[in-house]
Amino acid sequence: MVEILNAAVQAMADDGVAGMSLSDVARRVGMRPPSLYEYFPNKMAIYDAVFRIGFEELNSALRTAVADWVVDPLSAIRNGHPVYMQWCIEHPIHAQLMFWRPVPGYVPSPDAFAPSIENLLLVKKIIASAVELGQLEEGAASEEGFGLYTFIGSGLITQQLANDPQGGFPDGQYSRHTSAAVEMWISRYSPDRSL
Amino acid sequence: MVEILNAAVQAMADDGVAGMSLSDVARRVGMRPPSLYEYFPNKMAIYDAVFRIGFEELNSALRTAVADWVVDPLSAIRNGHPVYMQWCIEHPIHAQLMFWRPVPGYVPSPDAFAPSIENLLLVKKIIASAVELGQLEEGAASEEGFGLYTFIGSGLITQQLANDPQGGFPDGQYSRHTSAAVEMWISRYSPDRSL
DNA sequence: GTCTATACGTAGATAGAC
DNA sequence: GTCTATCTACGTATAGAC
Repeated sequence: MVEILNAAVQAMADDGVAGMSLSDVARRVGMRPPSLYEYFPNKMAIYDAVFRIGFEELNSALRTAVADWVVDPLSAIRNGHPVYMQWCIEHPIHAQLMFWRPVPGYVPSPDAFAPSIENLLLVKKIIASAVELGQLEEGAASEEGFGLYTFIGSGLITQQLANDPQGGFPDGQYSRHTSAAVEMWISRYSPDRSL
Repeated sequence: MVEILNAAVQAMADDGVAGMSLSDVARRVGMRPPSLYEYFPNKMAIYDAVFRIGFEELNSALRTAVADWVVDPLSAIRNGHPVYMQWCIEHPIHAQLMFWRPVPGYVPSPDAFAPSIENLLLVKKIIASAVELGQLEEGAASEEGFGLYTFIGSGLITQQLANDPQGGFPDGQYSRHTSAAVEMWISRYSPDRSL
């Protein structure tokens, strides 16, 4: 089960996310293709498992990094963002599946989508909390503020994965600007911009 | 030739960029698959043509929008960015091919890459010019400044295409924040931040 | 649970007639 | 230039033996 998923991710790394084939996965785990159907009902179920597990692991990494967000949400944002970036850049296959739509015909199931929504809600709560504590202006918690926050994340990941896939974190040609990107967002909604 | 490319883009829209098949394209133009080989040596050449033409058209739209960048580069940035966004969101298939890597095994040829580089250079020149005229601080023309500029663009496009593909420009769930995103970047490098 | 055998479809590409 | 015919390969998936 776990070995099959690991092999599938490896196969996607070699042939592209959409290029993964069951024969290839079976070969990697030392099985014949039909045996895979004991573990997954069809090919899309493998994508779905990778998608769901990706968000679960990302959420887990995030929650650890922002454990004390209740007392200092702004620091949680500063700490959490690089963790988010690092996870995505170190799991480029999961990230492609989670943030792009690279596989024709694959749509995440509601079940797989749940942790993705959980992820969004956590970020929203942290931002709202930073506003309540006066660490950020009200605009940060608006639709615009949240939108701008997600842009810098997805933009950074997209650029790094598409244009410098070999560069990792934190030294990649794009990922090295992670902090600068968060600070740009924070300073836009900072109540003490004159300092 | 042109009809074939249009049909190919339509096919990609229906079945995913990576899911386009020559049989489908041939059917759409009323031909048999072998006839396509009179126009393109293989399937990847079709992707390459779409990639190259995409950047050519985007560059053309951009150049028109920023025609007077020499006299007022900051306004050119403000005017050019929405044009860039609009073109990408109205040409989602081209944009996916240009900014993501959705097709296993397809790598843009140097020939197709040329207009992409031209695009980057134009943006860099405009930003550098804004710095020279004192419209932006020096940091805007640094690697960081340019990196942050590209993030907000690719992030916005990525979010809009992946999560709200039906929403267009300028009313899409994400694209509606185009101006706010540029202003966030501009204000970070604005010499008169106290105003 | 894993296998062999196979169904069934489709893909990209080429040969060669017209 | 466009076609028919075909090659070769691979894909997902299922039936049924062990």
